[in-house]
Amino acid sequence: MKNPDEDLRVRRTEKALRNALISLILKKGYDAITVQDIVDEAETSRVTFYRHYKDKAELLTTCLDVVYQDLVTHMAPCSLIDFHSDPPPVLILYKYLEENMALYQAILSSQGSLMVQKRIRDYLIYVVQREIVEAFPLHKFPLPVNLVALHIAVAEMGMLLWWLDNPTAYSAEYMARVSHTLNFGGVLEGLGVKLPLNHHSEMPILR
Amino acid sequence: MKNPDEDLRVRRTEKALRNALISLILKKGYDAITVQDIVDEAETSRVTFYRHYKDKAELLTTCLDVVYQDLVTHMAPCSLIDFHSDPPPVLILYKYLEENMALYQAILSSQGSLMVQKRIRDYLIYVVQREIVEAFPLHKFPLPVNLVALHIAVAEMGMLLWWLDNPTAYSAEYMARVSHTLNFGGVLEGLGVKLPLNHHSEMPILR
DNA sequence: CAAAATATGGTACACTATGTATCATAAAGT
DNA sequence: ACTTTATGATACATAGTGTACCATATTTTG
Repeated sequence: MKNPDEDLRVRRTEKALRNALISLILKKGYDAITVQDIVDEAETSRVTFYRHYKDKAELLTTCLDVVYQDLVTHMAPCSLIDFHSDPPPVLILYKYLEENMALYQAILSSQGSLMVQKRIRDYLIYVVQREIVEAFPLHKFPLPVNLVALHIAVAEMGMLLWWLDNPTAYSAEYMARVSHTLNFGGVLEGLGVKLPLNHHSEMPILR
Repeated sequence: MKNPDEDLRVRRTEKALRNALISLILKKGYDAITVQDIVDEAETSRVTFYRHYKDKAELLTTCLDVVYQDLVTHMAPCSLIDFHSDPPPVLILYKYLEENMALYQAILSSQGSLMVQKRIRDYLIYVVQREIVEAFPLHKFPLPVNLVALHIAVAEMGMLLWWLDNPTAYSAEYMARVSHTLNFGGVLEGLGVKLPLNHHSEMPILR
């Protein structure tokens, strides 16, 4: 046999272990889980576990890969910077998270949350930046595009994460709309104040 | 003796334990640290450790309290929504983080990072919201003020956190200025595009 | 289908770290 | 000076980790 990953048994046990970890995270939180718990849930043995993963953290990493891929798949079709579309494109993300609320609340509170957060953030930055340069070809930007993309990404994401902590505060639709409005209209629009913003005209800026 | 916290010995050992944990986090990261490591560094005994803290996590919590308080103290004098001031008020935060780069990089990558992040986020939301309503008394806002404050807070914070990961990309001054510009001018200003944004006039929105 | 290859499960073991109990001593507080 | 109490040393029970070995079951391959 060339590749051991092709073995039915391997795929089966690894999948069982991943599923076991996820459901245990939902049940009792990552920290409280032992390898014994995982293999009990997966109906396999501790020895087998260690044949596949160095430790609990390594299994978590692969789980997060799977979840991350799922998330990326679901957000692929939505153009985040299409600021004319109604409903706002980010609504797709809110809806997807709403459907998998428990999972993402658990994942984003787990050990590996930082890693996932950064991966999602960096993916968002990448996507947004690509969309911007595609939408404005040949345009000369006054600010570095990656920083603008960063700003959009972290703002959208920050509001999403806050919403996961406070899911009953507002509906997904409302959150998406407000998020979109503030990003593209700016805070002052959101506050409904019109000022003589002459400092904006001589804005940016060298470093 | 009324309060055991007043005992010199108690204050001394607790401080030594906190300092030990912090320097160990900087040296080898939170996860790899054992209680034995901590008491070795603090030059005390394991038994003493357990008389003060339930476990490593509890000590971390108190450390984070201290760090958090320090951070709050340093950002207290800066009004985040003063959008005319130059340099932008958030520069104070960037400067403070720059001085304590190693510490905050370590802290915000540690176990308790999520907790700290949320506390900082919520504190920022609180501060920004208070500033907004003070700056615009009697004003009728088209969007919920707490969401506007949330947006500002997570955007500023997201850019700060990204900068901690990429400290050499831009200077503190530049980051602060861009962050400020995008928040208050909005992304479209940052991109230097003027559109017939008529959809903004009929913007918000009921839920 | 048979044979070779290999993943699994059971048991046992060494090791590390945790958390607690006890008691003599040192260092605070009064 | 006297009392209170925090500390440190030792010892111990417990839990969890990671590995070794071997018989068995299952899958792949020819």
